[in-house]
Amino acid sequence: MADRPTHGISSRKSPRQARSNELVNAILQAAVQVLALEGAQRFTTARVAERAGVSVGSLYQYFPNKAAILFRLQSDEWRQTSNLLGEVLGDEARPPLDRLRALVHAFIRSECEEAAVRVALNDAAPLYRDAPEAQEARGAADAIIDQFMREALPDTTEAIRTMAAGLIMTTMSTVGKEFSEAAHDQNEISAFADAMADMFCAYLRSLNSLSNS
Amino acid sequence: MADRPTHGISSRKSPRQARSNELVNAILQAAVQVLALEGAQRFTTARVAERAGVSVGSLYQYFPNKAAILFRLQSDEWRQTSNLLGEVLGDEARPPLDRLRALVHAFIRSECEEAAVRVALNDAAPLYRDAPEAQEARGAADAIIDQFMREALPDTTEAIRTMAAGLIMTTMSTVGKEFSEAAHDQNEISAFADAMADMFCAYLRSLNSLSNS
Amino acid sequence: MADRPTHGISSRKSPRQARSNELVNAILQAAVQVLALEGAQRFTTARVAERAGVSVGSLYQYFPNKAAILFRLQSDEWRQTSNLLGEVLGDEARPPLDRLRALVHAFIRSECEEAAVRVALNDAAPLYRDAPEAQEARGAADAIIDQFMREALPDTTEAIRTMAAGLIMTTMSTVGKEFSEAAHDQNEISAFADAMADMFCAYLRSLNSLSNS
Amino acid sequence: MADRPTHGISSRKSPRQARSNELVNAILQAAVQVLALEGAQRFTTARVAERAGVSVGSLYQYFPNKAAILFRLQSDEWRQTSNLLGEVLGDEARPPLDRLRALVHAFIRSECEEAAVRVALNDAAPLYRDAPEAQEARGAADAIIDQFMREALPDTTEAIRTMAAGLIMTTMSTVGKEFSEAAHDQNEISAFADAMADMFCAYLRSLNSLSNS
DNA sequence: CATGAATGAGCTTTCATTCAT
DNA sequence: GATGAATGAAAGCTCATTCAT
Repeated sequence: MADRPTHGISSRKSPRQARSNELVNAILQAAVQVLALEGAQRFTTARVAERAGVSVGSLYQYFPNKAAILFRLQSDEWRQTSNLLGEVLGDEARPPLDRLRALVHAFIRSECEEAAVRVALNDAAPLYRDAPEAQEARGAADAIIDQFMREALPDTTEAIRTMAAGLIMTTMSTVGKEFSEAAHDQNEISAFADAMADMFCAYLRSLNSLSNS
Repeated sequence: MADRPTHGISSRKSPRQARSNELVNAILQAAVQVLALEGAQRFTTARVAERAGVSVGSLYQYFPNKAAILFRLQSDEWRQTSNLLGEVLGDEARPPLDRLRALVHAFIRSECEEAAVRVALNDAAPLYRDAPEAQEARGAADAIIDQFMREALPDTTEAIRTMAAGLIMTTMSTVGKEFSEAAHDQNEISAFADAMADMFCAYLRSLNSLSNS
Repeated sequence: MADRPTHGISSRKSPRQARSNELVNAILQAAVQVLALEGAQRFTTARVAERAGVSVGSLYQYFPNKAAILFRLQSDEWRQTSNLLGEVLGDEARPPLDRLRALVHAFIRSECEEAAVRVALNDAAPLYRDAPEAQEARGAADAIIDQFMREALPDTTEAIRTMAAGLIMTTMSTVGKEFSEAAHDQNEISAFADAMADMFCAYLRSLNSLSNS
Repeated sequence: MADRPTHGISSRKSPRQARSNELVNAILQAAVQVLALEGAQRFTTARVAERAGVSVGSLYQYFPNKAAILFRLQSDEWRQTSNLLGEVLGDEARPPLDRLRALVHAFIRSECEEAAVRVALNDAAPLYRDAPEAQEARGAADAIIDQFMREALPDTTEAIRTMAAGLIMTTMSTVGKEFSEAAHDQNEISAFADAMADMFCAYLRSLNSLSNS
């Protein structure tokens, strides 16, 4: 969620940037807390600033408006998900359906963490959904998915592959969100992920056998 | 969407009730229009009242607060969906998977009608979601689904049936909503519904063959 | 400045309109006071509402925004000036130049009354100047002026008449405003108005003798 | 508009002063641009500093507050006008009324250049108008005008001369400002200046013939 | 001297709900 | 029952000025 550097070396920023980054992070963390504790309805710039221990003015020095904060949180989540996709689906050593099952498990699990924030962030979607950046940000993971689907559905037409990819990803994402809205223990999470993976695998197998017959 | 009477006989209400019903309907229709035309953000009691040709005071005579109007709209949708489930899934003359496919088609199609309202209503969900009535209302269709699943999965354990039922219904509902947020023509809608039905059928078939082996 | 009734009979308004009118007047009077006492800089909706003994919400029920209040004040002034023009310039019994002198006196005198408000209103002009209504409102007096100029300059071309009309009116208006910004006693006011009238009369006489030679 | 040096000799300033002057000029030019491009409403110290390529802190080193920048711009304009007065009215070789006509033309023309800045500067007048320096600055041109009026009105009383001087100068200044607020081409400008000059000349001639009769 | 991050009071506007008529 | 004027808290955002670095 935070602004993880990841890069080993050359992470040293000038004091100015470092300070700025700290503040941005403080604001983002405060935003997460406000979302989790107060909900989207009560997510106000004043509350975020107060929780971040910062003046409203400072907040507006780093984010042009309220929507930008929310969008940033969402972006970070999308990036996180993209990374997950890359790591799990890209592991060509494992059979495709195994990777898909692993992805579903990892995704559902991560959705269930910080569920309150995610629900609230979802509630606030109308505020940032129409931003132009929101459109492009989403497409980052497409290449990974496309490559995976070629492995999983080697013989189908592109149209079928694209449709299946969209359906599976949308299902995982929206159903995962819905599922995470209620509280669940680890066993329930695991069972639910297995069921979803079962569905996806059955679907992909059926598409394969269709094109092989 | 409106408050369809349905009642064959015994529709005779006192003039007072009739008037009341008219007003409630006027308000609900106005609410739908405000949602569609202005969005959840600008959905205000004043705007609804004005569009309904009614004073705010009257509005508050029939609905305790803004959330109640939204909740009522949502309830009507749920009831509509329940009816659809009953009609389509309950037709025991057809093979279960055929009925499921028909349901998916009908549902996706209906989701794509009045998409603007549905999106806006969804955006407003935080306002009515926590209402106590919201919890119970949802369960209306459970019996129908349960009965259907018994036919579709005759030999599986109850746990598996329940999980599959939930998964399929949640998928249809949430993925349908997501799909309806973008504009689609009839061909796209049909193709998408087919793909989703394919997935469900493959899943159910796999569960059946599992328990038969 | 206020919403003078003037009308002898049939002034009875419905209680609703009467109440509404009272409030509008209260707000306008409060606005005048805030302008006079605090200046354009500190002219805020909150201050106006407070001084009017009204909530901000009520203020916004009668005026769509802050600019509308200012524009209304300005309009009232324009209407007042139009009336003055009609009364003084339209008196065809007197020689044209006498009427012009009388107008200048009356105008300068009225400008010097409530000078503080006028200055402040002028300072606030950027806030309402661009309103589309502001353009049309101004033209109300044009017909009166045109008619007068035809009497004062019977033999000149229309181009010259139009130019002279614009120049004289603009001068009276802007120079009057400038003059009223400093405090003046009645003698100074009268002397200044005489000088301005002298200038206008000399100008008009010279145009007439030009076209008669 | 800028801080023209003019200095023939003795322009050698210490490096510090030179640097300081550069900065002040950069700020003033930036201020002009901000006024012209954004208007008085959006004239902020931050915007001026950014456009000047200077930090806000530096800006505040050279100007005690926002008003001081505006006042400086206005002063420069006044000085410019004073120079114009001196050059045009002081040319004793030409008949007085010729000089006056020339002045009017030059003044109106200059008002119409950079009209956007002038309008914006005028809008911002409330911010600097009350500064104590503003009062004295204005009087610079008085001597020139007085001398000119003695030539133009050789036989009138001082009271009449003073009144006429004030009236003419105020008219030229305020009517010129008003005129410049709308766009005009060269022909319109010239015709308007001629009309104004006609008015002034007719006025002065009438005053002369009055005192000669 | 230069910087520009930080401040926080202050602004305009909206809206759910009430209640006197 | 019906009305809609009145309320006022609350929101998002700006900006002149300061001061630690």
